[in-house]
Amino acid sequence: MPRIKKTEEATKQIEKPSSGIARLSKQPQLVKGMKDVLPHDQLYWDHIRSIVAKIGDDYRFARIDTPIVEHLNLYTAGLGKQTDIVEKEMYSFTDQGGDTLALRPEFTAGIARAYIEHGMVSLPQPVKLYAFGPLFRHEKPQEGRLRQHTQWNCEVIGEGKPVIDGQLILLGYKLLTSLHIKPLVQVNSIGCRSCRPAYRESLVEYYRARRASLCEDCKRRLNKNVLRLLDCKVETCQGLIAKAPPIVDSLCEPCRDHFISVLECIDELEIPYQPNPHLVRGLDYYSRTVFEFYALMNTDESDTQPARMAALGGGGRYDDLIEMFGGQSTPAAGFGIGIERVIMKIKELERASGTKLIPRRVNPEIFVAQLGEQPKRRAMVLYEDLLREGFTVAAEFAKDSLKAQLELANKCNAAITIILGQKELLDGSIIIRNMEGGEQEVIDIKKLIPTLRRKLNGALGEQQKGG
RNA sequence: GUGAGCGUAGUGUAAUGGUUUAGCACGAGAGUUUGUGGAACUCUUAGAGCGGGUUCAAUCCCCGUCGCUCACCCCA
Repeated sequence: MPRIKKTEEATKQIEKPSSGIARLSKQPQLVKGMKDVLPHDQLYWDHIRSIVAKIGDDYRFARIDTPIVEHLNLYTAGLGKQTDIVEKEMYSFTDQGGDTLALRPEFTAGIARAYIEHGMVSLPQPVKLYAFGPLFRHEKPQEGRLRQHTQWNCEVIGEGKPVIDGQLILLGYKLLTSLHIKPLVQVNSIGCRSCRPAYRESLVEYYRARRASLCEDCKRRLNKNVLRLLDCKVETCQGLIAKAPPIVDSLCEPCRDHFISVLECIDELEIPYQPNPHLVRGLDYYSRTVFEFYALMNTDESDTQPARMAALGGGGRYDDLIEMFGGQSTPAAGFGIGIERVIMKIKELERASGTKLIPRRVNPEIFVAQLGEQPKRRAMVLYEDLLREGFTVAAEFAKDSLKAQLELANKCNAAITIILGQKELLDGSIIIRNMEGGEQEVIDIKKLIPTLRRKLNGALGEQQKGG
């Protein structure tokens, strides 16, 4: 890649006038499909990150951070060359050293790589890991479909029992319910290496005979990825899907038992689920259990149909991936949940119910206001003292007028404003103003800390009495 | 990737081929009160995504482009 040239190209856009500053000819613009997370949205992110960390602690999943950049062939080998992600959605490039790299389009391959590379086989099995971070796919953007999105991902490597699948589903369920989203899980089994080929063949046979009535996409898919035919949305194909041989019937005995155990497990945990015989995931590495998380439409309690919005998350078992990467044969399973979509859903619920579902930022207890140059400097020191004493504090030292400062104190909902002016500085006093009632008193500045503490406790006590 | 719709200050919107200095509300800043917030009032702030065409005249019509949205595709 002619990287240097590109840099020159970009530099050309900077107009350099004979005098004054160099200006970009066009205003800088967000890259298509990317999104800024602005300050007013951070509370959602903070909250979700804290829940994710809590779930990690509660279930003994350890956090892992793998790099955003990996070798391209990790994904072409791991996810399958024919998959959409690899075929047309990957951000890949050649770096200055000539390495062919890609921005990660998903987490599992990188985590599997790390498992092998760091000899995690020799850790007590299974190894339970979670990751949280950005993924990149070059799709056509739409609402809830970005080119950079964030996922929370959980993986259990080194154990093939169905309880693991059940526990993973529980974890995803747990995140969603603790955010007040009512999830519905769709589950299926796509068999294993020993039973899937036979099923695939019977499916090909079934569809070959009916090739003429298939849509164009399905004709193409017939040779590449037959399983995908099962989730075609074209009406004429729907009829064929309904009569197609269902995969459950051709599962081998172990796969069948595994699937039943998973269903029994999530049933016992009272996780709402629907078996979906047409659920097929887009990546080649899946085996046996596959599942997706949807949100129920909350408008109607009795409604069990998933909202029309796309899935919030999904995952499954990938018993062959580690071996494909050259490790020992190691069963594994995992899932990912899309954070942007989850936040969209929370906001939708907040709008519908008119209530706030996510804890807001705490209001400052004390606003520090000042008047005059000397008091301003003194107030900055005072601010440090208050922080050290453990108060939550706010101030804007760049403002000079008391009015402006009180407006700010009001806007940020401070309980108390303390005011330090020339007069107070001279006689060693300070004004304490209760923002709710507006009453204020002048006290000896030496008594400030205990007085504030008493007042804030009093306010708290009253609140408790009242509530 | 294919098809369609949309694009007016920071946000939400109004009207319009010339009548307009592009209106209103919220927001932000300053003030009325040169040391006191939540109300009111005054002032200020800031806009047609970009490029081209048609026209005497374009924010408005046409084309292109960029972006967003929707459907398909796929998924988070």
